Amino acid sequence: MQHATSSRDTKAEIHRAAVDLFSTQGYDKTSLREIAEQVGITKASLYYHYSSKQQLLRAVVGTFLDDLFEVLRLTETMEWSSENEREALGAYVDVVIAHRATGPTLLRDIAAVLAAFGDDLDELIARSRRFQLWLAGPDPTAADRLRAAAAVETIGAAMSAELDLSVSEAEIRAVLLDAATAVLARRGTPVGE
Amino acid sequence: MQHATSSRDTKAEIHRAAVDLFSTQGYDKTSLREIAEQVGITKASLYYHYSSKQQLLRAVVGTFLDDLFEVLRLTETMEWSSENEREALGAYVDVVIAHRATGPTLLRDIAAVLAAFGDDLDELIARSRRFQLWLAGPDPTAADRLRAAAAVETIGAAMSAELDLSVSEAEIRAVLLDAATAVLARRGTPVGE
DNA sequence: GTCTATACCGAGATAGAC
DNA sequence: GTCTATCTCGGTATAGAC
Repeated sequence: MQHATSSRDTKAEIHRAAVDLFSTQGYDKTSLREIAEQVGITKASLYYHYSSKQQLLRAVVGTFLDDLFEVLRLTETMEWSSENEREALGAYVDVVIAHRATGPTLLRDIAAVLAAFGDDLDELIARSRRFQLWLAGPDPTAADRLRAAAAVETIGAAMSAELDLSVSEAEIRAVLLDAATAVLARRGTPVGE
Repeated sequence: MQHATSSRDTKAEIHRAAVDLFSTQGYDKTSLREIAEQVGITKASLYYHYSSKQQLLRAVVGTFLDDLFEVLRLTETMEWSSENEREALGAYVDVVIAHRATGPTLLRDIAAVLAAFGDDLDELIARSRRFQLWLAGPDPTAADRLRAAAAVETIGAAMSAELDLSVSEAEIRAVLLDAATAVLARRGTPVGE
């Protein structure tokens, strides 16, 4: 049964090599020849396992987007309330923290990810928008919606920040949740000075 | 004097076409042939005006980065104080708002921008880091630094948000400044739950 | 000083032999 | 499953027309 095992291994090895090279060099700068070389096969052989370079990218960042999708879907069944808001934000932070290793790749190569997922991403984007609107609270002003957007951005700091510091995941979670809440607390405040 | 004027026009037209196509399609998916076509010249003719596709990208997002650089440089001469902090944040928001049209291109094609600016960007990144550290305030904890990162992210909402709404630039400025300040106000707070 | 014709190389992708 | 050979298209480079 060399064939079956070897096949599974090869596909897994390609995946590993892709995760590795994409995260260090970026998507564009990584060629299929390079990946094939690292695995020890030919460029053309890759195509037996993955039908395109984009499919390979999908395999790499797919789980992240799936989890994100799940969280956003969850909030759509919730009425807005401050407790639910806290729960939703918490779930969101959890996903971002859990995947923050693949995060940089995702952030740096958004263009490629957008291209790779195409229309599949439209629904995720739509849900993100609805999530932001939900976060803006009942009867939001334009300023409130901007605040909601800012609150979400806040959470993204988990990826971009240098997290080599001595901060536990629990601490990151607490700090960012607190930050997002602080921004949202400004809702309803009159704009101006 | 057709030559001189035609030359300047051509270069400007290439620039315009690039801004246009990059922002709608993204950097990678826009080919030089496509740009040349839109201008009405040959692919090779582009080469006379811009020595590479990367140089064209530099021309497009360059002023944004220059302005950002200038703001970050400015803050380095300042002692930290809450008034100075407010001023620095204000200047930062102003730059982001002023360039928010080219912002999406910058955000989506970071990978390409990083490649195009290469080492030139290292200093900007270093300054950004110092800015964040400065924002964290005197004797910051790790949590405070995370808060500073989150505050900066907040301001980025000016780009990613759908700004077709009826929000004036002054309003955006006020809201985001307020949001960033709210996040920073949590500095020193013990991390709990 | 401005542009075209043309060639080059490396990329992703496909067809078909083994 | 994996290979070789081949195709197309992208960015790049140069020689030379006007």
